[in-house]
Amino acid sequence: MDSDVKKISIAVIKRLPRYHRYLGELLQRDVERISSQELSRIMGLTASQIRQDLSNFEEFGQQGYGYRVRDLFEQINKILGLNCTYNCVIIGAGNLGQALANNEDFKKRGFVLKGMFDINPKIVGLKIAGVDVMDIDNLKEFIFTESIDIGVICTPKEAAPDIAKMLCSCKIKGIWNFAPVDLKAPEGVVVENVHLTDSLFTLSYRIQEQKLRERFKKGTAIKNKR
Amino acid sequence: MDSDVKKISIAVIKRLPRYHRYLGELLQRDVERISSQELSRIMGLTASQIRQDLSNFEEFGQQGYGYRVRDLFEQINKILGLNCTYNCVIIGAGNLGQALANNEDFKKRGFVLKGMFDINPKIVGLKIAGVDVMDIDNLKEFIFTESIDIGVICTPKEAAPDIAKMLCSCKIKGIWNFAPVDLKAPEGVVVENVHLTDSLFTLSYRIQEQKLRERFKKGTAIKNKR
DNA sequence: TAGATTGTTAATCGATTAACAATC
DNA sequence: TAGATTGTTAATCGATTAACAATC
Repeated sequence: MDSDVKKISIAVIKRLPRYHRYLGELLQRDVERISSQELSRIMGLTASQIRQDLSNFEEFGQQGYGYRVRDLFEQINKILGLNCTYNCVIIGAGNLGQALANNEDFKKRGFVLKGMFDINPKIVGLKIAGVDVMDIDNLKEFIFTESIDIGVICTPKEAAPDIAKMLCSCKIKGIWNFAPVDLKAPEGVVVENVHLTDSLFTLSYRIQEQKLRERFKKGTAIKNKR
Repeated sequence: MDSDVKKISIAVIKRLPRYHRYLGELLQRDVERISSQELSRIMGLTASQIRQDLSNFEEFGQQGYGYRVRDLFEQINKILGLNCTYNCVIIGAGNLGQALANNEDFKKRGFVLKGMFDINPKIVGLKIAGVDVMDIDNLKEFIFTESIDIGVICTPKEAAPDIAKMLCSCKIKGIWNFAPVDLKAPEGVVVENVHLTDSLFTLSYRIQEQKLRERFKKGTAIKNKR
């Protein structure tokens, strides 16, 4: 009747970080309790969905009262695996790699950057965000000696699949991929592909759609029957 | 019977950039035609879904033959609004802002960076990716004189909502937001929130889930009935 | 013509919303 | 106790998959 077995749907999982974020903010503002209704208003969901989502886990709420913000936050924190620490490396120490290395938010949540790797001799040897940039030849050994959990791929797309293969062969736990390819990994290794370009294209789609709508409103639309 | 009216579902829209990406690769490899079945194999979708998705637009395919890769690519390119040029500014010229500024992929697709803005006097005055970093006080005017379409927000989360408001008041068309808040905009302005942190948390969720599964397999799982 | 593959309709599956009994 | 709000069951909605007639 519990956890191990029931598979949480991807739709729910993708909402969890959002709950985490909003609850974190409420916590900072010293809000003690919140009802699904109130939270739904803030987050722009239905109260029903929130209750449905949360009921995937243990019983978090209290009838007639709502949810204790602190408890709920901490439960979701744990569900997301944020009560652990993850040792990370970044492969590809270019602009994006450096940007991620310098992001304090990740460190704060337990993602500890242990090293960075590149092939460019101009970059290798530098220290970025307090961490050495090493030659990629040393990656394999480093993963073992430093017990790396997560590899962040910030290389050009051509290099990414090989890097991913190498990471998997080292039994890394997860890959966070920023190269514009859909990386695959064998069972046991989790991959999260980011695809900034896809996000930008979605934006441009909607801008264009918006333009059409406005033109339509103004009545200047030419019915483009084919 | 056509475009203007029918609303394309968000699920389909989010897949379009992926089609675009895969078709672009096929095009580069000089593949001339592809069937929904073949494409489904490559992309890891069902053939049925591909046909269903594409049938939202014009008739792209040819019965008994499949799809002409070049045609389909160009159609999707157009649907995504990538046959236009967008003038962009980046607000917040820190690490991430700089990384995006230096990304060649965006420029290649018609997203032209016109200027960058910051409040940090140490950064203002620099030139990044061939573009001036200006003081944020000049943002408003710049948007008008340079007909900016898209504002990319790379500021800390505290500054982001005010920046967004300002952009909206300038009648910008779209906002691409990297600050960890869900920005809202009035009708007419399109917002795409990226949330890298959410993506990372999803990864850590799945790593943790994977760990549980493995422990379970090995039979060491303690049934945690409540 | 026969074979292949589309576009589309119908069936299924999953996710969201509504409703309400349980209970704090 | 009365009021509030949960967790859960049932109803609805939307998205994916299957099937197949249309047709290149």
